Amino acid sequence: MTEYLARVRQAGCRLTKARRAIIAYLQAHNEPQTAASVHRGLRGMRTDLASVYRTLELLERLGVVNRESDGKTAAYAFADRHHHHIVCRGCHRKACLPCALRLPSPRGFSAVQHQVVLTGVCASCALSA
Amino acid sequence: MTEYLARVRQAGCRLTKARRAIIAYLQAHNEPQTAASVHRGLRGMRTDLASVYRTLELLERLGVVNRESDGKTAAYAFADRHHHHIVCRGCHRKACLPCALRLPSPRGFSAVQHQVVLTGVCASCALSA
DNA sequence: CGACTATTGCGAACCATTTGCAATTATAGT
DNA sequence: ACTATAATTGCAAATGGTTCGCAATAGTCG
Repeated sequence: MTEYLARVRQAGCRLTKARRAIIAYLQAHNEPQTAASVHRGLRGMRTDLASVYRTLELLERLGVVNRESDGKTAAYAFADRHHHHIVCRGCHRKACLPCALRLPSPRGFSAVQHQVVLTGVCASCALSA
Repeated sequence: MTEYLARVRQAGCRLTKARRAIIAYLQAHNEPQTAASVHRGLRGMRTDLASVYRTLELLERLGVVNRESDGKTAAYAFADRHHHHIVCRGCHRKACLPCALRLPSPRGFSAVQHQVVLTGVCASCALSA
């Protein structure tokens, strides 16, 4: 049982087939996945898209995954694979970046978590502009 | 004519009443505003919500405003008022933070813009936990 | 002022996400 | 193992933010 499944269990939630499959799917993919792509990846089982959403929301609540949103569609990835992405405003392709955030610890706040959304114009889009 | 209006003009776009009003509304409010709240703020005129969206999209394309999204609803604020927020996971109150992001310039990308979503636990929520 | 074209308002479409509910299934206790 | 019970699911329909097509309107330039 992976640590992720254990966290679900510790929260008093059940380890259903759908939850196992969704976690396994996320583990098998490095890039953040949308609910739709997770659902597509599980098309062998008859798992409803709504259940995918419910599971992802649960995992986010437990702090297992992070939800990243570009404003349209949300994408989810394991929190312990923490890094950032930059999205090209031209072609929408993504690149990964190590986390280089050095924030002065915000006064009075503890357990701070962050999410960074970067956009830019990639080299090939800059040329064709 | 404010600098913002000038930027619109320089881009070869017309200075319509709706655009003036939307820019004025954003200037009058420090916190990022949603399309819906801008629209509500303009209820004196008969400006359509779709036009609000179109204008905000234009301003974003021109780099005049930033679009910030918490995953559900997008909010817009002038790019030159750039700063960040931290939200308490307990009481959901917000605090403002200066921007202290110092990213190594991502290889090959230009015109990089960023958005940071921070959450934490504020002092009073930490006590009551 | 008049012509030309960008922009608007309106309505409807779109799409991601959420919700209500009856049927199913994981789990704890026996 | 078996059962009781409550959590979870699938389905279908609703929701809500955002976008689009198009005819009417209104900036802007000469």
